[in-house]
Amino acid sequence: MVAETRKDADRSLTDRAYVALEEMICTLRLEPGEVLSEGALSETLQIGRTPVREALQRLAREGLVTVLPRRGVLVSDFNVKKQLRMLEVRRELERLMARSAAVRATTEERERFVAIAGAMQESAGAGDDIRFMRLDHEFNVLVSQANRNEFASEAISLMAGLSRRFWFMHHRNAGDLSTIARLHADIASAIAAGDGTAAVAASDELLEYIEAITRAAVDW
Amino acid sequence: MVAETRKDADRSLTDRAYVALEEMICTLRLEPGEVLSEGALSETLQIGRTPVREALQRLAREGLVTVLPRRGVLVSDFNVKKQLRMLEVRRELERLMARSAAVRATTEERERFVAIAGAMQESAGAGDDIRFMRLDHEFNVLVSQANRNEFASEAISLMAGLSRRFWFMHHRNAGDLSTIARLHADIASAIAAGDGTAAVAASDELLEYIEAITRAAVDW
DNA sequence: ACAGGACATCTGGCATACAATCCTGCCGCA
DNA sequence: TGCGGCAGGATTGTATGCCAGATGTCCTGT
Repeated sequence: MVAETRKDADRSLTDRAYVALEEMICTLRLEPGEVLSEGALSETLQIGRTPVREALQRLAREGLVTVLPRRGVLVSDFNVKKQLRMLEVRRELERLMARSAAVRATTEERERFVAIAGAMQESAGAGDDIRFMRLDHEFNVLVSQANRNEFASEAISLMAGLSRRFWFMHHRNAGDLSTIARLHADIASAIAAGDGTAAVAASDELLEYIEAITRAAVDW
Repeated sequence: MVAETRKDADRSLTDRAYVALEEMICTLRLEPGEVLSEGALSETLQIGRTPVREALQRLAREGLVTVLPRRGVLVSDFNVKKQLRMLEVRRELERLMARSAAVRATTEERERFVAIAGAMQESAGAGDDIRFMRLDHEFNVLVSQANRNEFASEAISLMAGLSRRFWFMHHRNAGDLSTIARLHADIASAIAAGDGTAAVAASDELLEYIEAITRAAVDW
């Protein structure tokens, strides 16, 4: 794969630090409640403090960390109520994006939606949650692109990190993969077919389900 | 006014640089298309490059500037289509916030909504657009607070800058102040009354009007 | 006259040094 | 023994220096 040199040369150190830290936080290698310092992270990542600091500011804006002035940076704790507030907003944005994508997607994008819908069902049937997570990511990127509205994409990217972390924590105990895969596939199919109304309905269904899972997470 | 020492001591230099630059861009003292440099701005503002740089990154995320690596920072150009895409998203978020605020506002907040509604009608009657702009700002802050959803507030703050600049450019030629004031007052009143349905309807009306103004701006 | 390239210059990316502030723990005193 | 204050360390906030990359210009060769 030629494009795989991205990790080395492509982006700025700030971007690399951001990606690395987001990964560490969303996969819980940095635990919620943990207090970090710019200096320590700089040494860990072998990147200067400036890029690390800039990455942390991005993460702070996404709610993954909180900077305590002169004290350190705190990895944000979990908070189901907060997750629910986030889903309130995500619901509206996802609905908008689904509707727009159904109308505005190119032929190529629609083909990819079809492919993703099929692959998701497959991966769910096989219980392959790793593959599903990759497809989910591809799906999100595709929707962000096909809805042709950078503001919607940007707004939802603010919430992507918290969503990812929640999913990582709970996807093993939470609702079954086949249901989630079907709900995603429904959206993809509706978008591919250009049926905005159906896409909106499917999007609402998915968020309803995610909300139910989130509410259930209170008990764990 | 005691709280007016904020300008001096309150916030970090990064915040001050951000506020100053946002002001300069939204009031067109920095013209769209202009290319700046961190160094020059640093000298102008009498603030080091680091805070200026961090402020510019925030502005970049809000779409007010674009950083051209190794070339400078470009003050974003105007673009009606882009504004319309932004309004697509704002419409959904404002609607959500209006509904939530109608349900969740405290008694004190509702009183302030009533006061703002009255003051807006007054200022429109007197043709006092400066006062109206202040009230509009207070209104937005109040909605952001009363809707009790930091994600919605944050998402919409991404679009505040572009909206402000557009309004600054066109408010003299665009739709009359009394209509805009009435539409705002309708939202405020509905929220104060706790009528979510009416608040949503009023919010939609306002955004419809703003969209019409924006479309009309094509011709200028 | 024009094309092409070398170079001077300006820019942001990044590292690093310094300053201000906050916590912690110790020591002295009542 | 308890409390208050002070000192030291740790952390972010801010300034600045260095470097690589991009751009425009001017000189040279044809």
